[in-house]
Parts: sequence; structure tokens; C-alpha cells
Amino acid sequence: MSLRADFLLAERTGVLLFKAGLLVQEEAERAFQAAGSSLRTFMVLSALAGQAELSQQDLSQVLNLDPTTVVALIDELEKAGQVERQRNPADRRRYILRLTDRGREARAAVEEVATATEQAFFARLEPGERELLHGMLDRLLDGRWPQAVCD
Amino acid sequence: MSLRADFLLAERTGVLLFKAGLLVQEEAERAFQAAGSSLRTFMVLSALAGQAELSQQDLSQVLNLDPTTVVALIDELEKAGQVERQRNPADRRRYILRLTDRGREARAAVEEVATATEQAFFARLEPGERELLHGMLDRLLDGRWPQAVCD
DNA sequence: TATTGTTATACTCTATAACTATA
DNA sequence: TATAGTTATAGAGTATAACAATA
Repeated sequence: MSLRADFLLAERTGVLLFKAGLLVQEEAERAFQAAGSSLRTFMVLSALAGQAELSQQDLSQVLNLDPTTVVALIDELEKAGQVERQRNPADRRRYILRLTDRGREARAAVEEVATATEQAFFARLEPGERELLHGMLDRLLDGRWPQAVCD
Repeated sequence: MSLRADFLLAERTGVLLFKAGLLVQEEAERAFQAAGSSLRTFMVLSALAGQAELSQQDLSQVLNLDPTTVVALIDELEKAGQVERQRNPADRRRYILRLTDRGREARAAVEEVATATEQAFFARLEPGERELLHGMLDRLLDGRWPQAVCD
């Protein structure tokens, strides 16, 4: 039986975007797991690698994670010696989350996996097309993500 | 605090695609819920609106849903009088899932919601750009979704 | 009084395994 | 023996509510 002839869902750009998003997520998850990590860990390590000093609440907002989920995530990374909780002297309720040296190493490794996975996934697009796609997605996300903390 | 300056994740096309996918999903879910429906129901109704005669297994594969989840989904739609289970005479283990008249009405309503949501979401792109995006996503998905049943 | 982080608990969703009927 | 559909159950993941420390 051939759906291809009239698969109405495939005519909707929104559905395609939704499905493509799921697919990169799955492929990334597979690649990160194979490397002993996870998509989430990559997101956290990458977020903490920037200059901004992030608290758990900040992470929660930037990555759309429940605060209680962030606790468990940082617990793990702290146990693995990749992240340090440091009290924020300006507001002792908050932490400043910092990558340790081991965390920076872990991040470098996981960034390589990310790059390889992306290159494989977008290989069907020519370099110029990929830039075009990036720009369009950037515009679609502008003001909607990352929310808060930014600006 | 401004992340925008060095938010490394936003430089990855894969992450942008992932996030954009989540965003359309959320906006669609909101819109469908407001209309008394759901993204899933839309997907099912739209899939069954094609010419192919789909079984629950077919649906399960096309929409990446667990077979047990499909049972519950079709139960609901059958109770709502929108879908009929009809034994496949060629293989009495299978059903042929059919939209009823009420199902077609429900689909028409939900397709309008989908169209409106898409137009709002992609409003930032010019018509030509949106076609370009559609074509690129189509190429990225080719052979990866919809899997099975098709071809 | 409000907020950050934490814990314990409840809930939702999905997957697993076992069963019936058909092939 | 294998597959479609069904059911009951277990598990993963997430959200909710209550608490301690700080503002």
C-alpha cells in the first residue's frame, strides 16, 4: 500500500518541522548515548560554557526544564565532577554553576559528537542551503527561544 | 544578564531545528486544545483522510505510536463517532479504519485550526522562503519519515 | 512576603508481557 | 508458528506541594 501518493500530513510545513525536530533529537540522543552521554547533558554543558553565570533557575528557563529536574541533572554532573555548585555571594539563595576542568573536557568531547551528528544529518543540504535554513530557523525562534535570562 | 552574546547552543542548526520543532508542537497543541481537540487527533484524522486503507498497525508505524496507544486513541474516536472499525475481509485480524461523516466534519474543523496555526507560526517568512523551507525539510525527511507503509 | 533550591509524593505517559483470534 | 488487536501491569519521566534558607 502506498501512502506516498496522498499523505496529507506531509504537505504541512509545520508537521515537517515537527517531525524533523523529532528526528534530529532521536539521532542526537543515539549518538550521545553511544558516547556515554545524553542530549540533555550536552545542552547543560554547552549552556554553562558561555560567559554568563547561570543559576539552576536560569538553566531551568533557558532549557525549558522543571526546576526539580535541574536538581537531579546537576546532582549527577556534580557527582561526575564536571560541574561545581558555588554559592552566589550577591544572593546566597542562588548557586553559580561552574564547569570544572573535567567538565570542560567532557564538553569538548560531546561537542565533537554534536558536530559529527549535525554534519551527517544535514549532509543532504548544500552549505549555502544549510546557512539559509539556519537563518530561517533563527528568525522563527527570535523572541520565543531562548526566553528569559537573555536580553 | 545577557546570554544572547554567547549562547553557544543557538549556533547549532540541529539545536535550532529541535527547538523550532518543539515550538510548533506546543503552539499546535495549544490551538487544538482550545478547539477541543489535540495534535494527535489531528494527525490521526488527517492520516485516515487519505485514500489508503489503514489498519491500527499502519497508523502505529506512520505516526510513530505504540500499538497500545493507538488502541486507546481509536477507542476515543470511535466513542466520539468519528472513526469506525471495520474488519478487513482479506485478513480478519486487521481492521480497516474509516472516517465517518462526523469524522470528516471533525477533520475539516481541525484542518482549519492547523492552517491558521501554521500561518501564524511561519508569518515571519516570505512565501518563497516558506516553500524553500518546506523543500529542505522534505529532503531531510526523505526515506526517514513517514517510514514503512509508504513506498 | 517572595524566591532559590530541595525533597517527597502523585500523576501522566509509555512500554512490556500475556492473551484471543485469525492467518 | 506468526501477526493484529486487546488488556493489565510495570516503569520512566514529569509535575505538584510542602519545606528550609535567604532575601
